[in-house]
Amino acid sequence: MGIHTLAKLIADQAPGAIKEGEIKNYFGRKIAIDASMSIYQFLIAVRQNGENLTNENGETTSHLMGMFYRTIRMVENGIKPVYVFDGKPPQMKSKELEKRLERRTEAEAEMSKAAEAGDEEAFDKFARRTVKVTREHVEDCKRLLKFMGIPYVDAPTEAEAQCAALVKEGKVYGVGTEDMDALTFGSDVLIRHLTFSEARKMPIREYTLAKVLQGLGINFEEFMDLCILLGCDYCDSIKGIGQKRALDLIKQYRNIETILKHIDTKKYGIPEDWAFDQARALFKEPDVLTGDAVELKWNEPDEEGLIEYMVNQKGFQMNKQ
DNA sequence: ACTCTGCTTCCAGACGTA
DNA sequence: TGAAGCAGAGT
DNA sequence: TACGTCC
Repeated sequence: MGIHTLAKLIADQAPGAIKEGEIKNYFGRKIAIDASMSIYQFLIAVRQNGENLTNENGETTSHLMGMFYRTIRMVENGIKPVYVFDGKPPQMKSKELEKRLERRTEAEAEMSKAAEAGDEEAFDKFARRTVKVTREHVEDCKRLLKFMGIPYVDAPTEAEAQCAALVKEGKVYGVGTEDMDALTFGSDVLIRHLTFSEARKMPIREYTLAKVLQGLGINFEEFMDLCILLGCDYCDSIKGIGQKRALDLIKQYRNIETILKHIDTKKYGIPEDWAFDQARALFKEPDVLTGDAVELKWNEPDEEGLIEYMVNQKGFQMNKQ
């Protein structure tokens, strides 16, 4: 997921690209957020006795709980969020997705084993690893957002790519995410720890792409190749090449083709049928919606609809305004 | 000495109350 | 799943 | 800040 150790590389090699701040700095700002990633995190985190929260019909409500409160929190701070939902994953990602499916299947077996053994702790641990965002979770959240007056976008493929596209077009200020590949997709601004900065003692960190490039001493094309060398979701990387050597090689040879011409292939095994160029194309020109295809409008919440949905249908208590 | 790998461990939300 | 810290092996 | 609860 994301780009392996990119956050650390930037912190070490281009610290000037990171600005720490507080949520007040984002008053009035439009921020794009990866909705599918958020839902996934809520399903993992919002649990009681090893199970997701559910209403009396047995429907999961963890994702609604998380998204509702997080969105309220942002709006209270003057932030205008726009949620972006994942579309079909690109072909290039299928290997990565297979791996994830395998891990989930494994976790399911471990979970049943733990259940039989009555090992609550192990059950809890493995249950989290079986989490998968379903069509229903997504539809629930879209309904909630409609009632809250918060816009969302259905990305053709990767949500992070669509988020970056919104930034590039000036439709939003930045991407609020933990996933560093928003930078690789060309987002000028990436904001980490946007929502949970006060609860934990994590400061909000804003990464500026221009300053990342300046600090590393490379251009954007070179940066994309650097990210591929570090390790991305779309293809393998070269064993034995980590942060330091990757940056050195890019600075010396400027692109992967030239690196491959000069590198000692006895020392460093190049992956078979290495499709780094296709990964690069994906970062450079991802399938995204642009222009009039995206309309972002923040509306007043439909309070009646919200209450009908959250309280009457989903069984929430009537606490919040 | 430096750099990468692989292993381990801790952790994943947001709220209100005490 | 990642991120951080550590031991160990390769360059 | 730690802890229990939300559904």
